[in-house]
Amino acid sequence: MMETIEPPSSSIAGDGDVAADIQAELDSLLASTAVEKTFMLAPSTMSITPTKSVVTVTTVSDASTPEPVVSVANIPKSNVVVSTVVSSPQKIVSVGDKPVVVPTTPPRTIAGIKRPASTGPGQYVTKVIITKNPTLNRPISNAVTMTTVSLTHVPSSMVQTITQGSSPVKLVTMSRGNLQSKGIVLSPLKQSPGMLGNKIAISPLKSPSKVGTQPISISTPKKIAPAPMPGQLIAQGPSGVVKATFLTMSTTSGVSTMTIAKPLGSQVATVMSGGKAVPVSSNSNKIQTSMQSVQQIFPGRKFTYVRLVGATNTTNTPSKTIAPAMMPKAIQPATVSMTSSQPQLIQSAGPLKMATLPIAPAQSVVTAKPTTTHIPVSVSSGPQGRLLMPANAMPSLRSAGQSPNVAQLPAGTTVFATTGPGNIVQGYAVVPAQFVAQLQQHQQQQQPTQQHPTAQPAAPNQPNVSGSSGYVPIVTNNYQATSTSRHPVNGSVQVEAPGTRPRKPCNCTKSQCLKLYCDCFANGEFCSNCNCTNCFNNLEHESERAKAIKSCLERNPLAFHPKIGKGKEGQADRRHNKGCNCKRSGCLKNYCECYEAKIMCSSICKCVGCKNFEESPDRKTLMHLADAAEVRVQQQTAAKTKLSSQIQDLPSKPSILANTGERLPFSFITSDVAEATCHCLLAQAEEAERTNTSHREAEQMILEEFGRCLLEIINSASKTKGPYQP
DNA sequence: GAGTTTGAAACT
DNA sequence: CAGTTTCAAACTC
Ligand SMILES: [Zn+2]
Ligand SMILES: [Zn+2]
Ligand SMILES: [Zn+2]
Ligand SMILES: [Zn+2]
Ligand SMILES: [Zn+2]
Ligand SMILES: [Zn+2]
Repeated sequence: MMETIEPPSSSIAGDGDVAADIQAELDSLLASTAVEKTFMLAPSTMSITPTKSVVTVTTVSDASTPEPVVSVANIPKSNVVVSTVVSSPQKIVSVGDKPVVVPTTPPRTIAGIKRPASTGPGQYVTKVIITKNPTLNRPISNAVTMTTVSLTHVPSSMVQTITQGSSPVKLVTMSRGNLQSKGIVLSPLKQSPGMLGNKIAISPLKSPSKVGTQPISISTPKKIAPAPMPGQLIAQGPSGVVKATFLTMSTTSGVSTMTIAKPLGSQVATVMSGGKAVPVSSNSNKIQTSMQSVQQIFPGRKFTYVRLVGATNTTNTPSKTIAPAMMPKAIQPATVSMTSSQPQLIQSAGPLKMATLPIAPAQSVVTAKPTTTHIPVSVSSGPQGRLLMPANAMPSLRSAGQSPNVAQLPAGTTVFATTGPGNIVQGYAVVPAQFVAQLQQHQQQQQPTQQHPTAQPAAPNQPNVSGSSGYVPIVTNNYQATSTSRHPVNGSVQVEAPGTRPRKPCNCTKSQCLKLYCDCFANGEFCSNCNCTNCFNNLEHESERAKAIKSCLERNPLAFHPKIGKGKEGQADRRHNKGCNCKRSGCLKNYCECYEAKIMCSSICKCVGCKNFEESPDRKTLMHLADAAEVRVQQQTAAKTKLSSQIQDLPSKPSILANTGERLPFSFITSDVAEATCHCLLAQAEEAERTNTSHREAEQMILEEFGRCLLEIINSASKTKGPYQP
């Protein structure tokens, strides 16, 4: 499978020169006069302050998206940084016979912002979608233009769209200023302010009357992308262009990793993304299969391994530099097609230095000497933006202030070329401690293996697989939906065991989980831990599944796109891409996809009797109740937890012991216990107040709560009954 | 848990 | 594209 992608020699460990080479390259990249273009996707938590970087992405349009659009969404809390450093200006890589980078195409205006949608509350999708350049536009059926790549994932991510105009770089779409807040900075060097004006504004939620401007979104970045298709990412800046070709994207669940081949010119393009990965296949055969399908579902919540190859050649013939020896199966960029059964790394001609930082366990550091540098990139993805990293990686990168020597970097280290402040130092991204810690935990569970970094887990959805692949998904417990307390996440959805991404199991019986009726399938995931019967949505039925996917796409090319476009955090900008058609639920029940996504209906909804609009009294009432309930639950839970813990370690002094040796009742009522009880009562009172409960009823509620607290105390006390034992 | 309701997806 | 059927989830009791 994935191993085939890697050059044979690259896997060899022990070449001491490689590290040096890598470092040299990095040094040159960082130190050179090169212009850095930084495209950063970073969670707000990261204090990255991008400066004048510009990201230019040229690309492509897939069938559904005519305009070249690049969308990037970031996920909160994810540490995703996409950066491109271009040192040599003039290079333009061409794909096929046409220069990809050239902005000669008329500026497409484009529309707008695309919002990657999240499939559901709490799920975010961060995607980088690159569509092919119009000039290169070709039928998808032609394998050649495989340029559509979507990286998706991450819930509540923002999406930015950049299009290229006639000027070198134009930033076409920016979402409203929230980029900064999210740590995403996209600033075109030469952007003309006016460009922004052309952007289509996204209309806010519809008013009750449903009047509003609708965004014309051409395509919405979706979770699904033709996944493992080779794609190209091109970043162009004043000084140069970087082209990256995605050769392979494999996915397991959770993380997307791209391996980037750095051109000799020292240009580096790094793209990270996280998102749902379409369960591709675990073995090479499967991979091939997925490659063949015109569109693969790109992952969503799974790990996606993407290998990017940055072509530096200025020549138009991208393919020429394929290094057979290194990459037996290399395919020329131009000819790369989705149909190619064997995903290969495509490299531009020219001697490229290839260094591989194996993701694999520690032992291997750098291996081959080929000219390409493979840098495992960890991507955060998933609803929460999980960071997936190579298992053994990175411990010590964090020392801030220093730019780690490349040679010193552990295998699997993520290297970002960015200049942002914060934890990113000199082009290196520092992984938050929490991730590292998690990583380490996984490492312990992991078996050191020499597997190729891109190895696919047999079962993408199965947690344990990741370990064998060398990548460890970093699972964070702090799963957070976009919704804040005001918009509680649907907690019931989380079904999976701790450490696993929350996912609701399906219960399909007649669809074989190969129709969009099945949420798993619709989300581009394999069924895992589901309750379905006769399920074909698994690796054992890959061919059927592939057919089904194809079928769905034929029916609706956007079938696997997120239904909910994502805007800023919160629901403000989120909108159902198709709108609902509710007739009887008033759009205030989960039957309604808008309501289910915690968003209001918009003008594109065709619902009847809709009550799901901003000013709707019914909606407000519901929200109110929901919030109150949530608050109450939280408070009570917290209070009880505290109460219990307090009781557990009640100070038992001799004086509180009866002659029998038992603690006397009063000894259980410590100040802490009393305080906790008061909290419970206050919470109850607040809730009553919130719900406009009558005074009388409020009193009753509070008294009942008091009763419950007393019971709690008594129960706790009874547990500690018996002779006092310190 | 069984049965009903609902609206998206699939089908015609 | 509209009308109907199918489907699995949401909801009710
Ligand atoms: Zn299913
Ligand atoms: Zn399932
Ligand atoms: Zn299933
Ligand atoms: Zn609705
Ligand atoms: Zn709606
Ligand atoms: Zn509605």
